[in-house]
Amino acid sequence: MKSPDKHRKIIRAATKVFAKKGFFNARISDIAKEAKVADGTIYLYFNNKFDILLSVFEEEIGRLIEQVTVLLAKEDNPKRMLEVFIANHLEEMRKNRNLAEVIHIEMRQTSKLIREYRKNKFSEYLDLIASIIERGQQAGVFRQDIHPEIAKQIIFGALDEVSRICNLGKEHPFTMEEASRMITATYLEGLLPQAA
Amino acid sequence: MKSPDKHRKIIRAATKVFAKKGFFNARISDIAKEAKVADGTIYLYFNNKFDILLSVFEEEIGRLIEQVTVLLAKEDNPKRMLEVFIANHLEEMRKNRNLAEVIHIEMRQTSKLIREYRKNKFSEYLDLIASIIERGQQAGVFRQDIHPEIAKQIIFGALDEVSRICNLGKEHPFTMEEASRMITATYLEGLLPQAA
DNA sequence: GTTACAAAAATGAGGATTCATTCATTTTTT
DNA sequence: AAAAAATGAATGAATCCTCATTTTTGTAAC
Repeated sequence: MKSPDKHRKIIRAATKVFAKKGFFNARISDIAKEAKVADGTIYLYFNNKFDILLSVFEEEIGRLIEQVTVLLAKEDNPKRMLEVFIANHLEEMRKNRNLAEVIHIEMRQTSKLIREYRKNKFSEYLDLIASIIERGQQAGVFRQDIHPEIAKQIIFGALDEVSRICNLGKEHPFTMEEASRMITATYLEGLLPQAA
Repeated sequence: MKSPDKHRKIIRAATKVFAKKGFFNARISDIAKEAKVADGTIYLYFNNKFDILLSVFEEEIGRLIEQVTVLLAKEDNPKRMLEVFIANHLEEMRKNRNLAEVIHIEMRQTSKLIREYRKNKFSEYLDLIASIIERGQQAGVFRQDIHPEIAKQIIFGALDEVSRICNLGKEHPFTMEEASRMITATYLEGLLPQAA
């Protein structure tokens, strides 16, 4: 029986290598070496290089969804839920830089296949944001004139860019916590002073 | 004299091809064909494939900076300036899908070289956002507790994601104008109802 | 415990292909 | 007619993936 262990080992290795070199610059032999298996072994577990990339999403992002879903279930104040989502996302990206890199870089590849895929799997994650917004609007605690679909895009876009910069280098002047607070504040209360 | 005409023609073609296929899937022969020159001709104007990509930024983003700088110079209300920046960015991305694609996709490549480059050239564009925020804070019309550096990231992140989705397909339910309004509103006034 | 052996899993060298780049030649310009 | 520009076929490096072979695992008999 092909061990599920090895499957995971290869995914882990691939995540690391893709993060470091990007999908196209990553060689199968790099992944094989990182996973400590032979090049050919990889093809016992995956159809091709692209299939490895898809599996990285399947596995890693799936986990992300499960985790934040559990956290969100504990809250019922939409404001608070948004805070939780933002904080959790940034914290996870901080803890798992490799995954963060893979999301940043590889999600943008033009490949039709990834786009298809993204519609299915990654959207699920983004839709969590939209449903928080919707809920907040229904409860009357969020303004009605911002469409949840746009809100989900601008919030994810912001999170993605911030975590990209934070993971990029040392010279970033903020911790994820500070960033998290400022993003939440900006979205909830805006840039204008509350006095106004 | 090597004509600057041809230089531009190749850049245009490269922008188109990179947008369609992504940097790594784009073949030099694709660019050559699109530009209607021979493969070898490209190497009279550029050192290598990567150099073409850099030149695309240099040229296209440089133009973007110039343009929005002119627009911003006409305003002196920071709120209004932010509106102008947001609207202009989305409008330009709508008008020039190819450039938009190249920004989305290629700016994220892991390549050290692009990262270096981005620090220099693209940052200039983003810094425009930071300086608007700063100015607003000095004038007391923006709240003080959001750092301009974070603000520039979350605003650009949002713009980038929204234009990415808008350019992706037909099924997007918003025009750039609507998106522009909602983004501006969200950033300025936040998600909470003004009554609160 | 140990031997036998078949099936499963793993190996990694190399075949085949794909392009980026070069350069000898041709075409255009001055 | 010399110089500059352009050409595109040929080169060669890179690497995905295959597959013939080796190693490991599982099991059954003794």
